[in-house]
Amino acid sequence: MSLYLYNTLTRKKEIFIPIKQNEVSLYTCGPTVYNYVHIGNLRTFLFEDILVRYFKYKGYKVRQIMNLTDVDDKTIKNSIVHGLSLNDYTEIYKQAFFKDIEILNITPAEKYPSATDHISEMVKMITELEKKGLAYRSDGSIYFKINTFKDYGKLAHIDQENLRTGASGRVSSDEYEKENINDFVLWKAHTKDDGEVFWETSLGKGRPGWHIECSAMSMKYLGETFDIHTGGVDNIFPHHENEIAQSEGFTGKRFVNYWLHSEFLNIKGEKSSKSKGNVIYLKDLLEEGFSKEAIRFSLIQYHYRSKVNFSSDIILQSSATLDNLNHFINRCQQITKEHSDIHEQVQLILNKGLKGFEDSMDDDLNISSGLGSIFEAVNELNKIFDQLGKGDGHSIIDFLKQIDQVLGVLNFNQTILEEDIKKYIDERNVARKEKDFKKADQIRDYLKDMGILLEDTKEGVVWKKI
RNA sequence: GGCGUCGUAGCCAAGUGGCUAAGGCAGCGGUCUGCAAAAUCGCUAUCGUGGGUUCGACUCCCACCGACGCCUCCA
Repeated sequence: MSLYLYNTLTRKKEIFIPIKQNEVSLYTCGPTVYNYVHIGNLRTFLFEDILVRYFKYKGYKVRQIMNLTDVDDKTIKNSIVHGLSLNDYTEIYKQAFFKDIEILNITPAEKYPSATDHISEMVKMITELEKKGLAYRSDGSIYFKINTFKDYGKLAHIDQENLRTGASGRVSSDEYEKENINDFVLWKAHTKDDGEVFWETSLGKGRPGWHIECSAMSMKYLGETFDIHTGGVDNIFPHHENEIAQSEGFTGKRFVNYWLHSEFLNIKGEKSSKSKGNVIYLKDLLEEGFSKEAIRFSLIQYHYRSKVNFSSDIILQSSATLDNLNHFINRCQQITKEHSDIHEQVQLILNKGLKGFEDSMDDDLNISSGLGSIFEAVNELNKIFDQLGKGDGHSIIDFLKQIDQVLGVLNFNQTILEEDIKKYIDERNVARKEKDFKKADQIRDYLKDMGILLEDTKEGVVWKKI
């Protein structure tokens, strides 16, 4: 079945048709490396991960580019405060970012270009925009003139009239040079606040504005028109709107076919953002003892266009859900029965589960509904678990491994049985046969202390690590 | 002021103009078990409020209440 994605540009679910068959070109707005990324940032990166993983699951080749914004007001300000060069300062947070996404099992992008490595590409673009009359100089800075771009506002669905009234009273004092309040800066003339951070270019001494990096780098690595551009909803305006204006102004071509935006993660009902101070970092959650899988699962299990009200409760619930699923895997791996009379029935259940999952995911990545199909399959399999044979167990594991290509949270390596543990289990079985339950319980408690939980089932003893 | 999203059980969360409103977590009761655990069965929702359209709405329309967001750096 075809994949449908909600396109912010049209406010509709649209069937996804890539420019090149079976290939996806994807640009995902990355972090500004002035601090650690917080849990809200990570939600967006995880949404993008699910998108990438699902494309790969469906057999697409994915080329994903994620930028690192390593020059802007905040990176400059913080580096000066800490007495470090801009590069030394941002390098700390680039590495921290890579570590965080690795912990959360996020598939790496093909490339993570940094803004500061692409100054010449940006200069070239700005020069051309100026030549075309879409930009103007003022006090050494260069601004994009939005009223030269007739489609300005098409992404955010804001018209230029509303922009003017909406922005009244919010003019910051250093922006008086602009002809129009919503014109945005392409190149910022150097000021003393920027310290040592500047580039001497044909445009003058200064640094790039924020929006231009994404246009320059996405087009460099993905072409003038590419398939998908993503980010958080807060990027819709002005960031992505401005990207469209400068990119389409520059090329005269359509910039991006599909714009996808993930909703916010709220904390105590409010948007989590560094400026509000209500931020949670990954390391906080790990220090509280939550597993990285539970954290990942708690952030991916909701639809990406729904707001999530984040709390430790949702990680606890996710953790319990994952434990149950992993335990199911464990039991499937320990099936001892050789033959099965119900193999066809099992296949039917698995096929239905897989179809349910795919149909849901095809519908704009409706993962909550997709998970429902998986749990339904697990439930049906549990009902007939006593009758399952080894072959069924393998089929079920294959099914879950397939699903987990997208989810990336399950544990298939739980049952490496050390010999001495096996000895204890045998010893306990003897005790049970002799109805020496006191001794049997002692062994069970002993193993529990060692982190091995035993379960007596009709098909024998099943154990798992806890 | 302009634009927009959302309000489904104790918590989280899908979904649909009309069959029993998915699923997860938690709880209670039963089955199974030497006891547990796991599993399983049962129980827990007049789908924010008030109107309207319709043979029929939780689903469409209007109003209201409430939550949140964008319009300014922000995932």
